[in-house]
Amino acid sequence: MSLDAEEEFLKELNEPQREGVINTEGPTMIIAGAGSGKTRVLTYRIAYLIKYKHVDPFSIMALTFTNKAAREMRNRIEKVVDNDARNIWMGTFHSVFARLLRSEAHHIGYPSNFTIYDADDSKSLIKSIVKEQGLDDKVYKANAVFSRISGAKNNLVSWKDYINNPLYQADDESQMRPHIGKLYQLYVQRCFKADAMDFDDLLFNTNLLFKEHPDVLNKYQQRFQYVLVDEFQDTNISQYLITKRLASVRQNIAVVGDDAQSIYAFRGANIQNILNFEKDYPDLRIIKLEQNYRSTQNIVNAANSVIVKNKAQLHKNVWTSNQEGRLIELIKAVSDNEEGKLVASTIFEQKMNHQYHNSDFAVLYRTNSQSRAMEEALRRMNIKYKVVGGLSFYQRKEIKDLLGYLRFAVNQNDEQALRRIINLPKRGIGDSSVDKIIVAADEQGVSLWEILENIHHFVGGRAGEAIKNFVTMIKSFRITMEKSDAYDTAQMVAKNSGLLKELYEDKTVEGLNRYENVQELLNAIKEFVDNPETNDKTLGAFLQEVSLLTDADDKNKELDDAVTLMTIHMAKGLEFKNVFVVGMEEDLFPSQMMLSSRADLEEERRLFYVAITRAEQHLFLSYALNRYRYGRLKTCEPSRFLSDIDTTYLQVSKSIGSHEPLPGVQAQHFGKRSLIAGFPEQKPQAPRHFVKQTAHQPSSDFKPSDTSNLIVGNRVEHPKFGFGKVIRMDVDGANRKAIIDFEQFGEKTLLLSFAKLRIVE
DNA sequence: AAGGCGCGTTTTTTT
DNA sequence: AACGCGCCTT
Repeated sequence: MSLDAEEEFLKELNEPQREGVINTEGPTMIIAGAGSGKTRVLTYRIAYLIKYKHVDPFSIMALTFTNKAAREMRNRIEKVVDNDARNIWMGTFHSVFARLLRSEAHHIGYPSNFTIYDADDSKSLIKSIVKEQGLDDKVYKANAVFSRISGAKNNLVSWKDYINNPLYQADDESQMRPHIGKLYQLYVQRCFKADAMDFDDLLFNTNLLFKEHPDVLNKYQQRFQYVLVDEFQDTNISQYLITKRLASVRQNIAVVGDDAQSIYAFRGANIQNILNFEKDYPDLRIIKLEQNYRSTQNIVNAANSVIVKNKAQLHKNVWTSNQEGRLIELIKAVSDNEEGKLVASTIFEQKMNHQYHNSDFAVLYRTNSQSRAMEEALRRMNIKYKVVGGLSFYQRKEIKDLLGYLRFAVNQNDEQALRRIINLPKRGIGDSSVDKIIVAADEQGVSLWEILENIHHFVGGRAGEAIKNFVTMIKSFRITMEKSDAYDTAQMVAKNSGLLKELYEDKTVEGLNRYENVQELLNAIKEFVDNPETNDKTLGAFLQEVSLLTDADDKNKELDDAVTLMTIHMAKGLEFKNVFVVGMEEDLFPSQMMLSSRADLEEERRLFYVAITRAEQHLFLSYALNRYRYGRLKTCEPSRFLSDIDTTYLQVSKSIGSHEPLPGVQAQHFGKRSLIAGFPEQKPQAPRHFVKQTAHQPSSDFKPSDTSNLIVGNRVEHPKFGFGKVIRMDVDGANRKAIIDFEQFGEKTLLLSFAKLRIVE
């Protein structure tokens, strides 16, 4: 080993980066500001381990947040080390531990061909459990129940712990949902019976495995001598504990993250992990990366001026020696559609004046639904774009249908897959027959498949006959599967199930599309099988990969020169020369949901920080004065986040925006709006309609009244807004509305179908 | 069992 | 506006 070569290797790094690379032993935490070369440190660290510390790639585990990040890192490492980086265990927490569980799950009672339930599977399972329990599905909404269960699992609270924990119980009772614990238990048992794990189970069960089988844990502790974690700020307790257990012998754990970019608390991510880390590893080496290489001074400074408004943060001083750059531009539009037009025309201008490519632009928004207006405008101007996220390929019905068949061929206990495919295409097996099967399996204490194989005992007549044929068909799939690879099996299944035929006969535009999509899925399977890096070419291996795939992983989308449209969450870890952050309006960003349900303004602000710091050269912020939301046109106020930005870094774009009233919008709004014309010179004012968490404690005898006879003049109480008086009633299509003047919050329009009102007099 | 119609609900972010 | 669910009819 030549020392010169090593110096050569390290010469591209600044001092703290270098520290982060060469101190390979012992616990290390790298706090990396936005754009400070965090991924670079991680890749160099791994390459350095292999090349200069002669560590076997086989004993390195690197955990990333997305599959894409893992792929990129692997490519970069391969460029540096000639040694093949293929043996590094690198991927998302979910994919890495799914892989581990495939070989070890038998210790905890799961077979190795277990299915992975996606969020849709989980929710529909919850729906059926709620129904079976005779509970009200309006009270026990699948989303709410699921997120409660998910939260518990991410905190490593088992269903038994949950039921025995008075805090959880009290919480649920105060929400009028005392049976969530029971539902949690039934849900877990049903998943287990179906040989299925949901996303959270992959982590929960890994923890369980490590806890209950020290010998297994020990095996992996010996193997993985170096553990690295990217995006540490977005890990949850469950993930943290896995890494802690794995690294507890060697203590060679390196985590990289930025507390200012923690945006997944809603999914259980916990900044507390960063603090715990210091406690868990007393001799921790902390390295701070503070020099930003990505953005202009104006952008870095503006971002700093935003993030200091947060109280909860570690001290950090992000700076840059890049040039000052242009001011951030604020674009105001009259409507969401006009916002789209302005963004599109600005992109056009920038391209003309500065020789940019389409791929130098990104449009970031808070919610997926905002992409529509943007797409339309870009299409009109003939600017190529791609939407990342939203409805992904693998969420399409026809794709899930075929995958359902494949899943069931692999695992006959997969209840959700069975429900999806048993009568598809229609073969005369209705819901009542399916229910009979499930009840029978439950009563007999056997698997669904055993009932299906002996169906003549349970369902007779035409349906029974149809089921018999179905079973024969599935058996033929299994025989093919055992002697063929994933592609041949999938093709045979697509043909013999009748799915392909049904789609082929549908000559509508959508039908044609669907047919092509299925063909595309088959192509993807072919690609999977043909890929020389695929060791395991079975159907099961393909399904596992697919179930953990995200839309950001779609390779087809990386080729073209196109403007990128995506949510800010999806933009994490990416950078673009020009960035538009659109929809900078109160209630949209920061999201109304976030504020009223979780009261976490700071997480929203960190999200804004992430958005700003994606930009390398030029940042544009835009808002619309009117926007279609929930199918209605609504007037909006500019986001409070705009006034967080120090105005020295900001300029209002020359009065772009037509300021013509929209059809159907009363002119009165624009009178008020003209106040904002001078924004941001005007002092920021306290937002008026912001519902604080401490808003109102409903009276102890609060009981919602029947609002069908609500009249003008009634005095009412609302559990959140307090007392008020009905000043107007309105009918809008199917909805009855009441305009109520609340003592604390002023006028509000309530949809009576949603409003919980107590009529006081 | 299957398909149609009308009503009611829902819109935050994702592995 | 878009979707899903339940009920009703065939």
